Amino acid sequence: MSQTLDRALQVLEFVGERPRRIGDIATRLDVHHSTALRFLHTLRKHGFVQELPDHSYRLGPTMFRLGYQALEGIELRSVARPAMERLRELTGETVHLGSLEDGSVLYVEKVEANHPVRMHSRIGAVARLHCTGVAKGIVAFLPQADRDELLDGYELVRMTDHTIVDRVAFEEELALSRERGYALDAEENEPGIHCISAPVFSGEGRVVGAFSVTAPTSRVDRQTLLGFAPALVEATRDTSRQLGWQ
Amino acid sequence: MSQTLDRALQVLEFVGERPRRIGDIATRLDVHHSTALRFLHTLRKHGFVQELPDHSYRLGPTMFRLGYQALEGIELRSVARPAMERLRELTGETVHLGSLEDGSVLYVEKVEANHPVRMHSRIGAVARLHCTGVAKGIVAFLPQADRDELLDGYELVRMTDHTIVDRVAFEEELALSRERGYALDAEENEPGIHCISAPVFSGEGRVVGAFSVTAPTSRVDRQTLLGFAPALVEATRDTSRQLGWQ
DNA sequence: CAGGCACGTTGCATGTTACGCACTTTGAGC
DNA sequence: GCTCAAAGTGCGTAACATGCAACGTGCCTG
Repeated sequence: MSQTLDRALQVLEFVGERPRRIGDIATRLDVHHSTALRFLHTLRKHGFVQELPDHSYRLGPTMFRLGYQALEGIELRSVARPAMERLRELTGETVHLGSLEDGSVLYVEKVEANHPVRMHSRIGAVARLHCTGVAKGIVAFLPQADRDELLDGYELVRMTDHTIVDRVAFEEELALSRERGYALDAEENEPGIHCISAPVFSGEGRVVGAFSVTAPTSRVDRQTLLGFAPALVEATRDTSRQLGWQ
Repeated sequence: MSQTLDRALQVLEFVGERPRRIGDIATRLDVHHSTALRFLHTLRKHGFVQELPDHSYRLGPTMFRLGYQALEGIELRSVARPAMERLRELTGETVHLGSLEDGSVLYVEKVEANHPVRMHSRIGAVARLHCTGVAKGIVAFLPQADRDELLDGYELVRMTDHTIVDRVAFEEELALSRERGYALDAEENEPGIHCISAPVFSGEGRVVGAFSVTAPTSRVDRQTLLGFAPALVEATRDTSRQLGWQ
């Protein structure tokens, strides 16, 4: 392991939260300010950070580019897109694709609803494992050992009045999801937004992603949302088969 | 400057192109494989890379998250969104927002057309300075010195039969854009796709971004596209005024 | 306007740690 | 089972990352 690199990566994460001054970074790393400066200068040379007029630093163009390249490297996106578009046409609602990426679930693709009120783009964002549709649609279908490892030390944080924060209740919810073949986010992550989601499997039979159909409760009641389940499950199966699943 | 960090950042860029093996990375950096291994292990510990089953490495969840955070840190996106949506309603076509980020122009927001044939998502991507609407809409309105610096050593690469690759002709095109108040990408970046774009100015009178209206030539002819210019210019002015421009 | 202060920047000496080497382990293919 | 390529480990040393001291810059206040 490399101590210097360890420190530099901490700088990137710290600067990613909001713009930071050299002194803030030196304090955070517990190093001399000239050391912090050298990190920032090297990071800036490669475009990982950029300096603002007030001498604070925020993430720079290389971070954008690599974030984009990271997404472009996910083949599941292009494989899934046709089925996602068909699902959007059938439901009229926004369809998200979540992908399991080394211990995180990420939103990696979105096909938007044709309605004036749309979902804010969140491609690239991490999905909370316990209260978002796509994450539950993946976690529920992982092998027990993988699920235990993923949830080890994971804290179930209350996001709304409906969030499931009890570990036992959460495990029961996941078991129910497996029985049904799809998962439900019943306003657990965001008030007024609910969704259902189903897993996508690879040729080796491992869950690698999930589709969700997301809508505001003001427009789509729960019964209608649940009525989308057969189309959702069919779309994910189509995609799974394209990945070699059977 | 830090040599260790310099090398590690080269690893991230190299791995961002496509998955890489330890030996490939060692060769690329001209270091011993055990050195490359140590870099990868430190990067993996922080989630900047992830290891695939075949022992190659690609970018990991932290890169996604930081890419997302980088985008979320751009305030222009939220300021611009209402005007972009109005412009989309007026034109019926996809509206992109480009932002000038430390020597690069990036696509940072998109409001999609209501048509079955849509543009593939490219938020986070770098826009080519010489042949994309949003980039031309920014470059044309930079002060001369800034423009010269941005274009210093920049190579005008032919993307289509229409791409302007002659520096003198390109400068004339930019001058024409300034006269008109908007720029045009006439199938210069991608065959069958054209767009117009106009700049957004900050309170200090500096160009900080641009809106573009993008459409396939099969659906929107050039005359119709140019007919969108007044609405486009009005939308960018609205946004500029919100940023304090006058 | 001048002085003080906070912060950014530069150059140097040193000791910490990054590095290459030699060796071992692992996994895939035959 | 054997072979080979690649990943992984531990060690000694010198290269380079680090903190320090000093300097430069810009802003604020009296």
